[in-house]
Amino acid sequence: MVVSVRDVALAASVSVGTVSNVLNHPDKVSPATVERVTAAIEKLGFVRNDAARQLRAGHSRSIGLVVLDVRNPFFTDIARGAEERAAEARMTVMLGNSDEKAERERAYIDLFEEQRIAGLLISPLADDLPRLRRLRDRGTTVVLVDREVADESFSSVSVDDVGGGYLAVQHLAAQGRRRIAFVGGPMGIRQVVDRLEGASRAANEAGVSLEVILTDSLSVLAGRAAGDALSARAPEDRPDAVFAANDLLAMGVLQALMMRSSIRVPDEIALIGYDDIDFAAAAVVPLSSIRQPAELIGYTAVDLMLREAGGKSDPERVVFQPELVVRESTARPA
Amino acid sequence: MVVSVRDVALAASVSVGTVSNVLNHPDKVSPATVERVTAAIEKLGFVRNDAARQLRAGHSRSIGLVVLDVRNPFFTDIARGAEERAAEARMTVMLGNSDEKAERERAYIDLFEEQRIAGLLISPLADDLPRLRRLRDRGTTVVLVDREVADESFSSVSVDDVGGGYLAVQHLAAQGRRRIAFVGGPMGIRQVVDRLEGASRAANEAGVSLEVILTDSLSVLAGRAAGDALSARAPEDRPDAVFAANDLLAMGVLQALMMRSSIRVPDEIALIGYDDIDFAAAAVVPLSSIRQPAELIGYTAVDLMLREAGGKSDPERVVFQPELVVRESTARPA
DNA sequence: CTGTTAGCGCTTTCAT
DNA sequence: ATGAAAGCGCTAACAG
Repeated sequence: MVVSVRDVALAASVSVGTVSNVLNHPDKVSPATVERVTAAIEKLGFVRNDAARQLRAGHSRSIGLVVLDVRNPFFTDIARGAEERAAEARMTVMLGNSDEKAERERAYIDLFEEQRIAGLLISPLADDLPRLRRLRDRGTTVVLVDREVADESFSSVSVDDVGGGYLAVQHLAAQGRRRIAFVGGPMGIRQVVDRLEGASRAANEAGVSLEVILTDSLSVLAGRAAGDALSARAPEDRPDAVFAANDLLAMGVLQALMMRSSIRVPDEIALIGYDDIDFAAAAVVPLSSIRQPAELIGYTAVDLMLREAGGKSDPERVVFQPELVVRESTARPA
Repeated sequence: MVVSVRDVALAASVSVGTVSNVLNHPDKVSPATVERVTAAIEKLGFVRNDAARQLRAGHSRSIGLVVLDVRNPFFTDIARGAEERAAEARMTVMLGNSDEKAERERAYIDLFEEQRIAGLLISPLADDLPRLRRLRDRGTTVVLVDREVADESFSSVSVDDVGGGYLAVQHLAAQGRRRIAFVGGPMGIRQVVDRLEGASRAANEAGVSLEVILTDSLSVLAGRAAGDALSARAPEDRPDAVFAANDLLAMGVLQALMMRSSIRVPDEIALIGYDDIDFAAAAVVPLSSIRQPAELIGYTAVDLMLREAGGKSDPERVVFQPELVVRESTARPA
């Protein structure tokens, strides 16, 4: 019941080579033969075995994408952008979710390596550079997503996270906030560290205080825990503004502040997030945020990969600039 | 620069067959040899070529999952559940996003078929049963996700959408609402039709009116458009409650009502969504919704697939019951 | 334009 | 316990 090129060739009274040609180079075959072979394929329900194709051809038409968290709309937006560019090149994107776990990240890299993917796009958790170098040495183009790395030999598409952190805290200070808390973590994630660095710089310049409330992930749940911790403090010990390392955290903080206790945002505590996901605008209190061009990042990442793999260019590093989006959650207190 | 089993065999002074055995059946090889081969693998940086493995073995260790919309947290939650169960079986899940487009759905099914995936989990858009049957006839187990189908020979994991729609409108009517609007579409999506059917039934029983506002997708954007259309009406022509076919639509409606015009929810219009995604609770007005056990659905789908593929059982159909979650958006007007 | 043929890298009998 | 050898299904020379 398993139909192979051989069966198709038989049914169409041609050789297997010709069948392969109508599959891969139809221009090299006479229209009449194409017709006949196509009909046989249809009739027999032949579907090409990609493992065999790939083994022979030596390369795959899939691109691997490893993200930190599939549940974060920022990353699914990146995935959509990547898919779009891949589709233009008649390739596909396979999505792996590391869930912020180094072990799962490693597992996906290895899996993709076994599959000899055409290229790897990765938003790396740790800097497992040796593993990435090995991949590259094998001929797989690696593009770092949402992340630059000291080693300039990797292409990367990133957003200036230090600049974004700076924007956020500068804005809070400009709204008259003096005691700012940075909510984020773990510090193993570069984006978090960079945003904190930018935040510190802005805090110093503005002469406002910045405390750090560490979270163990960048999720709504972790945000809720941080918000609860904040609510549990005596009012005079609370900050008057929170900068959350991403919108998921910010939404969690918001939920905790407004629902569990009844601290008002922005009157008592102003709140700003990061990523500007679609849901930010629809939050209980519409959330100020730092916008990153997620789809464009994904699109560009595939584009760089394709160019580098095509030998058309050397590794390139693209850096986008983030943008402050002001909404109600950081309004000046009445 | 490409390391194969042959190179490893050479380096370890054994035959390729032995290398293969330490890879796949280490118990059949003496510990000392295993040691030697492993060392060689490590030293040479050998990574097995999965295309070759699969070609020879005849099957893959990947499970394909096709969802309607990766940007909908409901589906990424399903994906997480599926991944979890797959990992237990040392398999992986490849995620395909049909984006509610029949053409992309077909493309992914074909792609997965070419890859000879071990099983297909699909939340089908249209009923492309012939294509799914062909897949199954080739030996690939197909499990329908979030969807039952007349053909009982397919396993499926679904949630009672008719029941869910019923719950939603019954609740609205119980809160005293008389003019209800169902916002959803396109009608090519079964879930939408079923939820509408349940809604109609409840509306009839309660003696309230139900109008349908058709959308062209189940996204925040489409919801916003529907909300704008509602706002544009004279107040006396507006419904006093909206049941949105999913939470994304509901969030869009909410944004349009509250931000573009200033129709108050729930005072002027009550609003209930579907799926109970994490963001629903954090909306401007916390959103009532119909909860579905998303991760469990994904987990169960892989489980059914594995059981059926293992020949351990016949096709099975699991149906979960949805659950009403009441929040502020459907409170009785003051 | 079409047919023949040699592998791609691996797993798996079957001997030894 | 290990080695030798036969393909899995397909593509890409190369010949005709």
